[in-house]
Amino acid sequence: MMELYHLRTFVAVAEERNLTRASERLFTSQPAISAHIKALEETLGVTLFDRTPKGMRLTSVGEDLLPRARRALAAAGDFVQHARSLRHEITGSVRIGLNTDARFLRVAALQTGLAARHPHLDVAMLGGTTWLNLPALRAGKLDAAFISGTFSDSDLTLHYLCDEPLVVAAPKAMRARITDVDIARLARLPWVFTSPDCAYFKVMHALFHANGCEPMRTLLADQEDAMIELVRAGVGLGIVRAGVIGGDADSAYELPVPLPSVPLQFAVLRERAGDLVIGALMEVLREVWELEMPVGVACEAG
Amino acid sequence: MMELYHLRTFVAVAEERNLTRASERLFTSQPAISAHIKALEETLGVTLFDRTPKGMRLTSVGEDLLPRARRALAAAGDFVQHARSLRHEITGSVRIGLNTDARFLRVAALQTGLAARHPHLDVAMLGGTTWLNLPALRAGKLDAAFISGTFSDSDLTLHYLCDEPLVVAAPKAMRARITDVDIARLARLPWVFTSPDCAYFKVMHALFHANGCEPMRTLLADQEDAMIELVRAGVGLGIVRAGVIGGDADSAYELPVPLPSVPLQFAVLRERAGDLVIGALMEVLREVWELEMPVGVACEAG
DNA sequence: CTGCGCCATCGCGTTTTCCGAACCCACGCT
DNA sequence: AGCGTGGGTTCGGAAAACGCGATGGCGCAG
Repeated sequence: MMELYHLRTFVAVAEERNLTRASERLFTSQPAISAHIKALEETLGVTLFDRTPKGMRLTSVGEDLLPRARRALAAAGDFVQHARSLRHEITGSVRIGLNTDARFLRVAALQTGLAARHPHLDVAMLGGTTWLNLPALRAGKLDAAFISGTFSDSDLTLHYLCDEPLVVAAPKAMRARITDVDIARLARLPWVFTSPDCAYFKVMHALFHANGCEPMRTLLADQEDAMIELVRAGVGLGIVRAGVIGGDADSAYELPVPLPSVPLQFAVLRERAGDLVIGALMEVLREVWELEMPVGVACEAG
Repeated sequence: MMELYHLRTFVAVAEERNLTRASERLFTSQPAISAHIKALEETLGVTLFDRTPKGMRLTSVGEDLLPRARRALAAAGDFVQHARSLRHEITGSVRIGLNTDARFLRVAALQTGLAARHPHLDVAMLGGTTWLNLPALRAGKLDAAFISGTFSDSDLTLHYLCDEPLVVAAPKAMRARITDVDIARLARLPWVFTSPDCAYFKVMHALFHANGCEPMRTLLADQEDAMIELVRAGVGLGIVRAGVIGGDADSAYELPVPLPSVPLQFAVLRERAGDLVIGALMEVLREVWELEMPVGVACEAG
């Protein structure tokens, strides 16, 4: 079976017209070169060179074949060259856990930024919630995740992205029963709860606790869009990010209850902070969210 | 060093997405395939496949490299395919000895015919004389030769081409001394001789011998064009082919002495009559000289 | 939890490859 | 004429590469 070294030898001999020089060029011995040519001629069934006392002279069929041998070698060279150029590219895959509305998280910009800079990085954006993402991150099912709220967890490095201002959303159908924004009165209306682990839950809890009352619980929704739909449908009041509801056409509206903000953060496992893939991810994330400070983790050279 | 079998294995595995199937396709074992991929990845410094429990899945860099691998294989395939197509072509070289004027021998037509049918046959037309060509033929310095005259030599096969009508050429400067064409009178004029081996010499010798006289010898010319020039220069009379001299502008003219013709023949060594190269040569020669009979030597299949 | 399909690894035998030495041949020099 | 030089080829043994069967680990389905 013909191999590349046959072709390499063929063009070397054709160019040097001398086995010894060709063997020096190829860092091997002269009998080896002779054997290559012999084997090549045998497998092709063709005589490539005339053996003269002055050296090797291409026959006309050798002359005819030489450019094709060069082409084949060039194609093979192009293959390895391209491979080498890909060698130090960021490669592999990242799975990013989302915790809320994809547009708010600017995942489109993140995706395009990653694709442009690192075309060989497979990116997966997986929907979820803050409290689904955290264990998934620790279990290695996610490489990074958006989370809402603050946590003191030495396993994770958190990157603050922005504050999420919250509001109380109410269905317009309940407007008749909401005469003012007295907290105790609101507590007697039905509420759509979030998971008790959710930062929003803590905000809600703090609101009522400060006023010495407990809200009425209807049901639980751990996805923001589910929550919004339930409020719109008139099931009850809920806490959502400011700006996601409202307007004349919407069947829900924001109540002017002052609420604290919750920080949106980006979490990665601390032990993976030096990872090249994570580094690339963070770099693009910083651009997308216009964060000034580069995270103080040096990339290790590959 | 990367070799073609690495690439062959690469595309086979990429297409089968399964080492075992790829190994069957390539008529080898699964561990061998595994090693090929491993070695290729190592020399390139990139990961080509994701190893999954369901098989081998191309990474995105593998995906990127695959078409280039295909191109390289295609180029190598083109090389061997072209070589194989050249496999049964007539190849090598023929050295043909000329014995007289190239135009008369139709060497241009012979050359173009050979070049058109057998582009990889190196043709050499070597000037000479009949009596230089014959020993060169036997010594293997020529593969074929034009000769004038007949010979009984069992080593050679001769192919009759045509008759060469001969004439006596005389310089116009001697016209005053040539009152008639009486042979005995002509014998007393100076003559340019040919080599004693030459057929022309025999013709001349026979001419005078029949008339019981000897021509006067000036010098010897064994090339026809030299002979003609000497005659034109007024050195003496000579025997040349009819039609090569004459006309108002020429300083030589033909004497009306009746002379026998000499056959022009094409000689090859009998032991080489079955040679493919000689066969190809004879075939074209027959066309050029419009010989009807194919020479009764069957070509042996290669 | 057992069986199946997949890939990676490990020795071992065999084939290929390579090398140095010796050889043949043509040419040029003495 | 003899001989040295430079070219390619051939030869035998050592070394490397290669391929194979067996084995192992792993995920998944029944």
